[in-house]
Amino acid sequence: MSASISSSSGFTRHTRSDKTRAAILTAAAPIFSTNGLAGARTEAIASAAHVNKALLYYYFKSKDDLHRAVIEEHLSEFSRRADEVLHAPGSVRKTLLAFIGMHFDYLSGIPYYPRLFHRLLVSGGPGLERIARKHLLPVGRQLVQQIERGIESGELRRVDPVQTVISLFGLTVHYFSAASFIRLMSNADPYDRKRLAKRKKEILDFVRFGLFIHPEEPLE
Amino acid sequence: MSASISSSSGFTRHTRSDKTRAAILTAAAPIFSTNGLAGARTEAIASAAHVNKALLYYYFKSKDDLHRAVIEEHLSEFSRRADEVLHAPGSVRKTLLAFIGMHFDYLSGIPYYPRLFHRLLVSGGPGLERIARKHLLPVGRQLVQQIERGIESGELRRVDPVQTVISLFGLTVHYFSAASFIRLMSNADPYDRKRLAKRKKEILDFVRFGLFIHPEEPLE
DNA sequence: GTATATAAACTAACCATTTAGTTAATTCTT
DNA sequence: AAGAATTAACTAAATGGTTAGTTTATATAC
Repeated sequence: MSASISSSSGFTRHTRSDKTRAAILTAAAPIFSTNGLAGARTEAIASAAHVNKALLYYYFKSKDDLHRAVIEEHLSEFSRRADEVLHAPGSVRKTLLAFIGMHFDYLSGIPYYPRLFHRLLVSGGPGLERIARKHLLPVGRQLVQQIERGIESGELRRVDPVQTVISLFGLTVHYFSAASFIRLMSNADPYDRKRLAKRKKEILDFVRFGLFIHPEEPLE
Repeated sequence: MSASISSSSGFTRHTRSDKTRAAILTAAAPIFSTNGLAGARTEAIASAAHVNKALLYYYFKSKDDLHRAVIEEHLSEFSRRADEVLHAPGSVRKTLLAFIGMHFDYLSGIPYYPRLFHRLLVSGGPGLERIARKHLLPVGRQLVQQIERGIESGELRRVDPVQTVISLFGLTVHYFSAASFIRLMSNADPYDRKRLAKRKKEILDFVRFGLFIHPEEPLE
């Protein structure tokens, strides 16, 4: 097994191996997402990645391991972006709204992500719990801190911070989770540019009015 | 195959067949929910229902058909309850908050439901779409109407009604979808009585402040 | 005597995983 | 720099366990 070498001078050398591994992960994600762990066919993943089926086992211990890797891949990227937003300076208002915007945009770009994400939340298992603990928990804690800060400073209503984090996720994620139902209800593509913009605005408004003491104040 | 006879005089005669069928559906629900369609074992379902495996095929065409039936069972019950709430007289405020309360309580009672429900939203397929169209769409439309009514009467902010329906579902559903993560984050049972009550209150508050022009007004 | 059930053996297909080997790239030797 | 040695990347084809669905034979209830 090759080691993918990350030079310490700040850039990554992409070996052939890295590319193949990435190709497998990329191909596997939507397949796991639509079919579930048990429903996904290794053959289908291999052929989508244009590699031999056995290569999956060259790079990953098992189908299960590949599944975990796919989820972790996406979650760590999300957590990276979240950290960026949550550690930037600015008012609680600005930070929270920026986080929601980032989260929404991230999900907009990866239609299959909510299904994958949902499986993580729902199916549990020790491997997945480890991943959630590592990537999701810190983001949650950061958000709770921001909300606490906002309550102290009088920007926010006296909400329960943990509950509020759940609400923020719910508002953002559900649009994408329910995309197929939305298509049914509104007879239009939920991933259409304009609809996405509309939804994003609607979430931000809902949050402003739902959480902030002075909803109408401008940003900053 | 027997016909389960529902007398037209308003009550259902429970034949032995009905009971067995119901037992299978009840046993199958949590198994499909945890393992997915492909991951669920027919053998496991049969033994959980205390019936012979062959009996599954006596009552249902296939595993797929059973899966559909399980989802429809729950969805039609939800839609029945929703209709009750949404057609009762009262202000938009009262009706919307009652709907949310009903939805929340319904989900509280069936821990495995969100996973099942999520599969419906996510995996599509013509069979499932039919079910969504039949049971979910009317509820959605009713909610949209109520929200439109609320905007006209000045009770509600000028929100987009469809988006708002999505938000209401998101707020309610996500708590249960993310239950395992909530357990992680707060180190407590999300299905505990007190936590449920707290969450419900938090949702209702969020909605009151987020949607209503005069959040603080008493109910009715 | 028809609908509802059980038990248990069966099968046909499926599918994750392994094996045994090939090809491509890199390093080592002289 | 030629070629030998070594390792990494990859493949085609089998293996072997699993499992949805069937069948056959038998039993009991209504």
